[in-house]
Amino acid sequence: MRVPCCEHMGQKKGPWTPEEDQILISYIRKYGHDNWRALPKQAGLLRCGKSCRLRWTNYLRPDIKRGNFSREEEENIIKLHQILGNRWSAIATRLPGRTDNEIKNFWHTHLKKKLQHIQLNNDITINACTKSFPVNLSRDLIPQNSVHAPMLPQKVNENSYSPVVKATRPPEDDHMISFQNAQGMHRKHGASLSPRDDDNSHINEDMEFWFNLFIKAGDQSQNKLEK
DNA sequence: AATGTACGCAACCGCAACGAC
DNA sequence: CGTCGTTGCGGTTGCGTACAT
Repeated sequence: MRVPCCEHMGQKKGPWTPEEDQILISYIRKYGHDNWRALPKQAGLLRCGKSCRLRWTNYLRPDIKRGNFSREEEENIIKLHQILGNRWSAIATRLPGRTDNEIKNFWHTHLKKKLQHIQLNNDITINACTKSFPVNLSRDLIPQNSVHAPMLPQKVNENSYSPVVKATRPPEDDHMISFQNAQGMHRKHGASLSPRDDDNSHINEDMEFWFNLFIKAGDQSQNKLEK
């Protein structure tokens, strides 16, 4: 039976003090954070590793953008949520400077209500996928056959992927969208969905939008992780 | 001014995934 | 292949503050 990390005697819980923050920041600057479990002890903090990791990733990390969400960010969250569902960390990788926790909170406190309100007036259609995937909120935003992924219109010929594909959550990679063709084969991002592919002259602005939003952003975050 | 209520956000909890052994 | 330790994720909680009465 494993003991939950915060149940160790003498470990502090609750809000972090500025002093604790400072200790954590300076320790990570010096030594990094290879081992969260060992970190608090080495840094001289009376916290569990989990708490330190959370504090760092959600609050102290230098690349965090604080303050209100812009309209663009808001729209992106809505769009991403349609595709990814409650996968906040996946959404966060596509919103530079925002944390999963922040997005999750923002969703629950602002956007959820907003969408519910819109759903009440179910004749309202928005350009959810911004430009050309008009989505009726009351109908299309409700997840269908997967946990959270709404079906998008499909049109597939066997040699090419439709720009309109079904986003699924492939078991092999939690952080990347994979696209499924009519045969149900998964392809990881970048395959023939790239607007630069020879056979993809049909890919319109929308695909470029999605490409930018998911694939490029995804690659950036992936590169970041690999560094 | 005092009290009650609603809201927003930081932090916690439990679980699953993953890697090492 | 199973076990254990660690990390990351999503759901939930609870505190502080703003607002209403």
